[in-house]
Amino acid sequence: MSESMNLDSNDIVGSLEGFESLEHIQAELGILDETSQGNQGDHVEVLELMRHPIVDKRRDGNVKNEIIMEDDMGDDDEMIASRLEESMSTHMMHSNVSDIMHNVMDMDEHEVENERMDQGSHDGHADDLDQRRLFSEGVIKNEIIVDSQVMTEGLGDDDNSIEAASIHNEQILTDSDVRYLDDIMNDGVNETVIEAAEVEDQTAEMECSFVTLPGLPSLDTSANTNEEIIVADQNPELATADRFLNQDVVKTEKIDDTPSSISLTSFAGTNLQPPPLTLVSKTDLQVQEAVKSITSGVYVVNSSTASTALPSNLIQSGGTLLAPKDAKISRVVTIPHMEGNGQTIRIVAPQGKFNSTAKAITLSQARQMGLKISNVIPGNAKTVGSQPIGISKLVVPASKKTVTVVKSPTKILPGPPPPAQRPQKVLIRQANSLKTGTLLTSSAQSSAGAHMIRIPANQAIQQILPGGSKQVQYVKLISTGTGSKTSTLVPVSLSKTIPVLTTNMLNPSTTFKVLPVSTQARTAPATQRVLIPATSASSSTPTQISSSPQIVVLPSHLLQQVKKGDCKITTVTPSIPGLKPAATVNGNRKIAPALPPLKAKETSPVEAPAAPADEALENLEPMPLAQPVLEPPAQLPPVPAQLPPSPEPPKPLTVTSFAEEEPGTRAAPEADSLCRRSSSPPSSPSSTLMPRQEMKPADPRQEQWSGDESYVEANGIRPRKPCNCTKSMCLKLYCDCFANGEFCYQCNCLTCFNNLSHEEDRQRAIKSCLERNPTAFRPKIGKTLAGSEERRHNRGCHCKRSGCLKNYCECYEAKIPCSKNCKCAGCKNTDAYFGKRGDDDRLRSDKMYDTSGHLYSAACRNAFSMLTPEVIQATCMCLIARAENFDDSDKSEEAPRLIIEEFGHCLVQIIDSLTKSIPQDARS
DNA sequence: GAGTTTGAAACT
DNA sequence: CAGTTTCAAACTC
Repeated sequence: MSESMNLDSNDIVGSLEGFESLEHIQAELGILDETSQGNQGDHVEVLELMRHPIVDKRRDGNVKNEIIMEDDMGDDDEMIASRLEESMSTHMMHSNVSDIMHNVMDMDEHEVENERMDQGSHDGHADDLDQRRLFSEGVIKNEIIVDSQVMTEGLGDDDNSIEAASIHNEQILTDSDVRYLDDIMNDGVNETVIEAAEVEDQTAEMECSFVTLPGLPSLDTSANTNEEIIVADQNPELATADRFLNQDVVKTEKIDDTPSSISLTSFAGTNLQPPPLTLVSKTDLQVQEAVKSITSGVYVVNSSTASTALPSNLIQSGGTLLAPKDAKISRVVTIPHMEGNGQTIRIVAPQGKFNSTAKAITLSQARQMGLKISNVIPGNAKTVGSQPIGISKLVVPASKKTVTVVKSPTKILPGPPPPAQRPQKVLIRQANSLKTGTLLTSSAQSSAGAHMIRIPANQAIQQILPGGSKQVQYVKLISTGTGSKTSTLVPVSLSKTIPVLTTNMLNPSTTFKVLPVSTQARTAPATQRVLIPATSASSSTPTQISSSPQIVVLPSHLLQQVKKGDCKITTVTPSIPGLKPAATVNGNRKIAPALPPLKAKETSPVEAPAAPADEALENLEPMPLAQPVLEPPAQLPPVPAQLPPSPEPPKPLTVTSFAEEEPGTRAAPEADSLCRRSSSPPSSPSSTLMPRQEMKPADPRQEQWSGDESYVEANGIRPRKPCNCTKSMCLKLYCDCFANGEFCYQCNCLTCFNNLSHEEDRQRAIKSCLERNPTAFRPKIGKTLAGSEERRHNRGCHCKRSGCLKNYCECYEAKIPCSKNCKCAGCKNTDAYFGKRGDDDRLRSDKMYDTSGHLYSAACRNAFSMLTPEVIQATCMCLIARAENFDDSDKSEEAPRLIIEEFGHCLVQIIDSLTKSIPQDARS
């Protein structure tokens, strides 16, 4: 039952099963002569209703002829009954089952009673007579009227799930009814239960071209089609028939729950006659064709052709489809398993029109098909009960080529930033071609004033991008102008417009050559390269609160140019209210100070006088930003004098050695690692140099998280614990990643929206969280007093059963005693007890120890925490960038030295950033 | 690995 | 604000 019980009486419930058997029995009983093929679905519906546990209770045989009274019902039962009643009473439609029941009711009541008496221990598996008798037992005090307007659809893990049904008034289903119907079903094909997903009545429109699904020749939008489409997957190669057939469950979505819906429930309360339902037979070639089409990722059943049936294997797998026979009604079926991480867009018919088609496509498919999606209602626009399932519904008239996007009513868009702050962007546009070597011309300034470089973002771009990832990739833009040839690494998300840190080499008239760039930055000579953080900002909502790009590492030669004013480096100023725009240097924008780790603000052992940027931050509500590993100083770090270019290569430093060489030199906040209930590694402020999810190793989860909380990698970093969210889409505070302000990366979550691909949803979720609790993203663990080393849980725990001695308790998990903030019951996590905690606790503590058991200093720990893989990768990319600048003649002689020198610069930047992030008085 | 317990977050 | 539900992590078997 579970989720399915959230459905209301108008929900569509659909099922298909036992049809052949039903036919057989009908024929033998001779009471269904008038049964038309088109009505058979109604029978099945009723049969399906009987599968409900309410009915099952009496299927046991222990209770004969029992009338289900409300008093006997559990809550769920009552609800179902209520729904049955609602639905049934609404529509007294003519149906076969109704006829059946009427026929039965015509039987002599005494005869029925006698048969009841005789029945005894009838086991319910009977010959025809028994079946008839059983059926007769089903005489019900009132009519059973199948609401043929209710199609049954469902989703469930067990075969007894049922989602909606109808019982008319005191409609009572006796066990014999159940058995009879159950017998029929048992004789039939395998049962499939589908869940009807409740769809919020939330209408959005999208600008789109009408979709022609690839590989779907029958989808003629002008045709009077009754199509059901299963968009198997946004990943075509995964959309195989096998995959579909292996689905345990097929989720059939209700088209709409409003009168404008084209679902059968649209007939409710109207004079319209719902179309008869048609069950499919096993012989229809069209179905077979449809099955074939599964391999192309789309499954279509044109149900206007009657008597089509799914192959048994498909039925077995859950591929049940019901469709009206003659009505011009379409429905959309999506397979939840195949929705992957993508959103599903459903394009359904307009209000009151039944000759429209309904289609479901994934967001990525929509994009691939040329839909311009300016705004998408968040994935939770569609919910099952209160549980969002990550599907957006977009309703467009089938005939309308383009419509205007209607913004989510809750979306509050701050005004655009002043022109001086507007980021330069790479606008990813759908286009037909982008091949290696494509020349791109940065357009004139857009209407918004931002420089735009239009890069087609379709499959072609994937082709040129190594790995074909759908995530952000890097494209190298090489200026081909008359000036010095420059190049820029541009993170290209196929679904986003990404603000780009750019230099003056990206002047509006420059033509760029697109070259594929792997993370190894393997191609093309370049004289300059800027590592561009793949930030999460989106141009479609340019003023939304967006993650600030954190410029982590710049190649030293570029830094030198910056210093000399040769190179203008700018960045996207976070358009967060209250954050002051970065000052300018030499008339150019300097690198904006990155947001410091949010948690450091509250958890620094000593609060340093706030720097200007910090002041700005003070005005900010902490936002779950992908946090920087490094904090670029307010001023560009000078090319360090301590690392002059030396003919003698400096001593190679490893990241680890770096961390170990500096212990005790810098204090650093440590409590930030304890801010979440998860005993996750020091919640290392994650770099936004690259979104986490773009750096996936072969088996990242296992690589990154060993499951041992005490595990610390060689570089001193404890791997971040992946989340396992399944229902929250990682957009609620349940998700530790989200709550920590991080993107999910290498997690095990399902339907994760906590990533760049769903930045708008993410920002919306952030906003929602902040509306509920303005301090939602503030660290839970803080100091009791300014300057105090004592950490306390700011909110306190509310444990009741654990005695605050298990990791359920956030205080205990953070290795701090409960405080007055706590409202726990039976707390044993007191100061006194806390002092007695043994060595085992030390191992589980977030404190870090070297191999000798020596406790690393806070500074050292902080250094560890900052040396995330992102930083390391950024460093490596700088080195690669540097190496690519060599002339051939350099490579033999100067290359090693220059690379090492570059490495030194990187380290200096890291150290410098670290230094500036630590209060002065904490460095001693 | 499945099922249960727990408490924070979300919801009503 | 309190009570309930949902959720994901912690825990147990």
